[in-house]
Amino acid sequence: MLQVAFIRENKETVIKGLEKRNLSNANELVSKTIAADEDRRAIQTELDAVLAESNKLSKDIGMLFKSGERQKAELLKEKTVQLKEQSKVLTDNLQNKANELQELLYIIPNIPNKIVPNGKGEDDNLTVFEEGEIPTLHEGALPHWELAKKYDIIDFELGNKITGAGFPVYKGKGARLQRALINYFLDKNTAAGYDEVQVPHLVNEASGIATGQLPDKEGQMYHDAQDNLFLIPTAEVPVTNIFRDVILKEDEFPICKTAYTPCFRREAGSYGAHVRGLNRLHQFDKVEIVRVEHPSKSYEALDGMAEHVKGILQELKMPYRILRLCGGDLGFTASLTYDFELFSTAQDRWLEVSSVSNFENFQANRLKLRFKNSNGKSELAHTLNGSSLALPRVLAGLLENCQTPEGIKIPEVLVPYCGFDIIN
RNA sequence: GGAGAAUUGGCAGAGUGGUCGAAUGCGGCAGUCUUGAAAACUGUUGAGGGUCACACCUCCGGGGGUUCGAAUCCCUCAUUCUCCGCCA
Repeated sequence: MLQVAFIRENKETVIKGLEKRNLSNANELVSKTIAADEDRRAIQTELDAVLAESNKLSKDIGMLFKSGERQKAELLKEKTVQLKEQSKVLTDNLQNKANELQELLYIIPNIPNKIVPNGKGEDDNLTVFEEGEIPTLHEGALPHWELAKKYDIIDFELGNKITGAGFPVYKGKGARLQRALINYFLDKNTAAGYDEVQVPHLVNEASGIATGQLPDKEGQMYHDAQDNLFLIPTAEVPVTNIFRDVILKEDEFPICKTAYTPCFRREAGSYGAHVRGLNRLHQFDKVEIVRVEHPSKSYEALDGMAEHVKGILQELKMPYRILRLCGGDLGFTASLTYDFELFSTAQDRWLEVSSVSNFENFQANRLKLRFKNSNGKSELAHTLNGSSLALPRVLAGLLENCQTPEGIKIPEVLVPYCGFDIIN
């Protein structure tokens, strides 16, 4: 959520930013917001004056009662009736206006960074880096879902029976490989200074609002209506919410957290051939990194996170590329995002395995995550997060890229974690 | 799941209807003293809105109510603790 004061003072910048996201009604949206804010403040001022008057009268009444001047007190009491009426009306107006403003603020996405390329969708993303050799597969190489079946390491049908589509069962070496990847990622992250946390997999409404999943994207989350809790779509939600309503000291920066969690996504409306196998699931594992930074350091931190993810993909010896997302493809809360895509050779396509973003103070504003700056004033912090990494697609790429006629050769760094070097 | 108690500023803890945004202690910050530090002393020290700055307004777990007036009374929800039940 953008700060109202920021919108008020940077109207043109905000409109331009929203237009970069191809919002057709940017001007209207911003103008409405500024108008609502003005109205809200006008009503607030009016209400404050009435309340001040009413507070003063109440104090006087108290004094009169104390000094035994009942009659005078009763007279004053009558005067308060009218003020009460007024304040009630004004409070209602204020509430309505505040709600109207809040709703507008909720639907305004973050302003893209200057270097975000223009564009409508994924075709307009900018490839900023590419590395790794695409392996030449042997005759009869298979896509990962066939390999999963061949070696009996992932059972999609069994998942269908137990739960439904998109909930695979990992078996034997498949399960072990998955666990190895999780441990490997966590170890890499902690070695880089990220503090490991284990967090709840269900979150309340306030948490969902603070990180921006609610109120508008609730259809993407599984919801337990009985307790009004949501299954997390990413560890970003519980981990970032550690810092909700927190005021940090400046010397606490940088804050670096990592967490492994399963992620649950309804993925409503995305079915078809491209979601086959592990490409898109309702439940998947992910290791996440989250940072809270001083505003002046957040882009440096973003680069650091990207370098870190790069390091992992290099060690796995996977062919990958890094994209800078264009305005049209940028997530609601992000100012700048780098997507990491791993090449899945047997499918001949790129798979997104990580997304690293700087949210600047957009999330912090909803979180009320602040720090005391050098002037002793409260200022919003910057939040960032990234995947390091999303498991299923790494697994998919690994199975496909590392397949040989003898079996699937486990990348060297993973062997100590797996306890085997080939799946056959 | 049942019964009872509690929830106050960074922490501890007073405050049961009127001048309480809230005593006191600790902690933090600044100053005096000191070569420096400690101790002692003095001052200061919550958040948000609003204003050029003041004034002023809101917030004592969340929400609602009673009252001219609520941290204080009532309702409700959440959380914590104790006892009982159940349980990995």
